[in-house]
Amino acid sequence: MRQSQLLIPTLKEAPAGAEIASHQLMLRAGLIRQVAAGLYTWLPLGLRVIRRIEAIIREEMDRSGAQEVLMPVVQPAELWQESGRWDKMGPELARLTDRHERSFCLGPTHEEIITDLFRREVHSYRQMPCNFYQIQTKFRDEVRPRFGVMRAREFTMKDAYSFAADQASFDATYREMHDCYSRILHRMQLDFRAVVADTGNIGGANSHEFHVLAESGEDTIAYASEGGYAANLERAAAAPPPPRPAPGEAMREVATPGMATIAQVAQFLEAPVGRCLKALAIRGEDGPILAILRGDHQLNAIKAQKLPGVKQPLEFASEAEIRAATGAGPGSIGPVGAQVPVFVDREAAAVADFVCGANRDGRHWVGVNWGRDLPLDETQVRDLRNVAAGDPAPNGQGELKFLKGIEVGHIFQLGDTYSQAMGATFLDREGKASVPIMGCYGMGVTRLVAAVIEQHHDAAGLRWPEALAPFQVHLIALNYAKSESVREAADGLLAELSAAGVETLLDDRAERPGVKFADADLLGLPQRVVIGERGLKQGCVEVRAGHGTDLEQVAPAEVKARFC
RNA sequence: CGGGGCGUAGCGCAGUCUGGUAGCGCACUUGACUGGGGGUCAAGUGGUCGCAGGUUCAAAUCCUGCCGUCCCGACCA
Repeated sequence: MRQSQLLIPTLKEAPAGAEIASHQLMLRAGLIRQVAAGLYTWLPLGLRVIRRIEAIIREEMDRSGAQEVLMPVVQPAELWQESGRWDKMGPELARLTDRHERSFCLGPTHEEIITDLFRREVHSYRQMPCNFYQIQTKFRDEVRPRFGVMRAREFTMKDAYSFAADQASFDATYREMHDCYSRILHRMQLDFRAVVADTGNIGGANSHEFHVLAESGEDTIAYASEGGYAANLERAAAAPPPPRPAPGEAMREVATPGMATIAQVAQFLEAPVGRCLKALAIRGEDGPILAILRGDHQLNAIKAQKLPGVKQPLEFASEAEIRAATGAGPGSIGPVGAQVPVFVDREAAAVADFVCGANRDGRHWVGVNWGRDLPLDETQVRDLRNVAAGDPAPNGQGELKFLKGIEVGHIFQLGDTYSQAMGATFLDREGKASVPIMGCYGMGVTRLVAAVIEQHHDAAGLRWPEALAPFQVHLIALNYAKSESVREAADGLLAELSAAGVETLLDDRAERPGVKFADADLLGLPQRVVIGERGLKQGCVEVRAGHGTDLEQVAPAEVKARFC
């Protein structure tokens, strides 16, 4: 194609408000333009990249045995009421009413629609396992869209839903999708990790996220320095602590006037922070719930949210609520004699001779021991904390380290959550009605564009992997407007390469060479041919076979062979 | 939703504190020169200063309200 006839509005400067590299470069290279917060128009170059990604995803999904369908963006409320999510979902579910006053939503995901399809159309174990996928527009009214298409409100997602007759069959599909995702990301030349993850409001038992590694990533991944363990920080666990030492001190109450924070208390009492236990008051269905952690540990909100009786979403109790329930302020509360439910992080449960608030302002206990001084039931002990870098890995191999990642895929083991709620059944081998085991598998297509750029750019601009580049070859015709020999050679190469199926972009604009080179570096096509009068006089053009390779002098007639 | 920043030409910004005819660079149009890394000269186009109301002889500038957008915390492909 001719660059003079494509809308590729490049920018010299990054627009204000674009923070991360991919967002800046997508704007500068003319891939996208913003319409409103979290809403984007994809320009010709950007759309071509989307199409490439979709093609790879389709190939690999088809290879894995999934079948492509296309479901509607607008979905009737009734189906969401059946699954229970009409009420469960907050304002991120965009709702609308039609002219007949019927309620609908813009689909943020399609479990309800696909489960409805299954219960209507699939009746026998003989039709299973089956796996349906689509590549389609999703809308989620995100609280905070950000980083361009990285977290947009409207975006393109590949989502797949599998139905299995038994657990073994489901497991096979889940493994296949895990492999399929790995193949897709490998083909895009992405450095990624598959990690154990939390299931969020999709529900189900287990899930794995696929993260593209990038400093700009919004998620933290904890991984074992040896062996294969990797998990989202939300879900990551360290190896269990060693058994609790025997008590060595007597319990006594001490005055800690004005000491509100763990750091202050530890310093005042000259006790290690790790031996001071902090009590966090979480809002529960019937008043505050105490979460006890070591002073040097951080509460994990996802884990805490799963404690019985915790009000959703997780919030901390106010000072007034804490005072009403314990008689003390937030800085002086503790598990000894607490009149509210208490849950103890397993690391905190393994500390002996600890310090904790005395439920009286300005007073703490020291030398406290579980069992001896206060009861500790095993059911109270949970993993409640964020792991820290350097913690022993749960697989017993090395220590935990952290990486930043962009979540581009998430696969879920749904179990029968949706099939049960929506009454989807099939007849099994014995002719009995049975509930299918479901999985769902999401991959963010438009987010992948940004993720690829985060890993594939340099100071000058984009550096597309060959599999994703909007065009394979960039013909840069210097002085195209005036030089007849350049024009002839350039037009000839464009025709020849295009006829051979090589997707080629010819810069035929009446721009000076500097502008063309700068734009070419910004667009970042992997292969480049520079056509200028100087070279043509020697009977050659300059070919760059890929990013970072040297220029070679090649006769125009030989160029095609280099790219086919 | 809480906290903070920003809204002036297509893009990047100055001007706002201290009210007095709206500016700079780039881009765009026309012409000339130039022609292998964002070139030079000349002449131009383009703005209800986010919106509404108020104060004032006079508002981009001061006041009030609203909207948009970006960033930081609770959600997710």
